[in-house]
Amino acid sequence: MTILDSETKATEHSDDHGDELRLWLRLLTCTTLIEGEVRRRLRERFDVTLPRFDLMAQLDKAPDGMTLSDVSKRMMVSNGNITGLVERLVQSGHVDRRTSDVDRRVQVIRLTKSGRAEFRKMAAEHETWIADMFSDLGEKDVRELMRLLGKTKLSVRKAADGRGG
Amino acid sequence: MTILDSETKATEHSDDHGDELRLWLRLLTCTTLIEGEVRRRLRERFDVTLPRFDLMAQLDKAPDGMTLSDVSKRMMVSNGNITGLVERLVQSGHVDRRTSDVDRRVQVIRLTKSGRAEFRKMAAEHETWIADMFSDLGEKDVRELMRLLGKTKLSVRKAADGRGG
DNA sequence: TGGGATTACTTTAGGCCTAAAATGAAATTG
DNA sequence: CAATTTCATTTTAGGCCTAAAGTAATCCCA
Repeated sequence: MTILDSETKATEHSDDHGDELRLWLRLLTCTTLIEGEVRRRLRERFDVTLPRFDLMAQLDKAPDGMTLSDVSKRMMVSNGNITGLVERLVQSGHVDRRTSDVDRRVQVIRLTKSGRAEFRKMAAEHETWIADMFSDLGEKDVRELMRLLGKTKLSVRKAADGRGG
Repeated sequence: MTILDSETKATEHSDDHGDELRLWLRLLTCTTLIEGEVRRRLRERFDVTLPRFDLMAQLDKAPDGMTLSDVSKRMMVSNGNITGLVERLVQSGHVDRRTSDVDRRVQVIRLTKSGRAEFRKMAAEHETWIADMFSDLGEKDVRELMRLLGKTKLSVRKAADGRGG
């Protein structure tokens, strides 16, 4: 707790957190911009929403299927949310859902053949969109951002776990 | 377009965008973590949601009030969304709403006295939460992140405006 | 001045999301 | 084995969000 600091105004007693707040707002702005653009393009090009794309991405990595609980944990969203999301993807023919033979509580979901093909197309374009949006950053910038965001992630987790995690 | 590159696998023909994709996922993770923690704490400490907090933050900066359209533009959300958000804040007594004298289409909203007092308390704590979450980053890290995210913001805007803005 | 734009806001239909309660199946335990 | 507990999922109530259509007030201009 610095009481006097010739470099700052006398009224600031060193618990000035303005820089961190501005950093947070800038981080949020970047994420919001990119996410909004991704949503817009997914809708425009493939008539699909981001949550559905994300769910299909999980299923694409699991050829043998996943249970709803698995999906819920991986996507870090509530169980009830997954129920509705899956229902809509089943309706649109992207996802196949069946009750497990060994445990009738469990629903196993998979991409359908056409769902997988559709997802692969979307994922390939999606990757170019992201690269395009970051294209003004050099390799060094990308590395440095990765490093600093990695550090940020650890810092946030520590703070979040400390209080009532 | 590099066709052969001794440093990478022969199957990668130099349009490998994996680094950018990983960067985007890390950026998203950081934002999601921080935002989730902020939501959790706002709810726990003040029984308020993040959208309501954000709206009150806009109103706190405008002592003479704002129209719904102003708020909508500043928060970058749809008009219809603001209607409902404001309605709930009026119900809870945080916000005062009245029809403009000069233009009966316009609704002018302001923080109530108690709404402002409540917001100031929330904002002060909020700022310490953010500082806490970034506390493992040094001053230099914060500056560098600000710089790189600034560059990112410009890059994204350029890419987004290019296609169909 | 009267009629067609424009503007400000609200409503509607529908998707996404959560916490908490409810349902039904499986596991455990006395 | 029956009662209890645990587990996976669904349902419910309610908030947030959008695009598009609807309502009213104001503006503009012939």
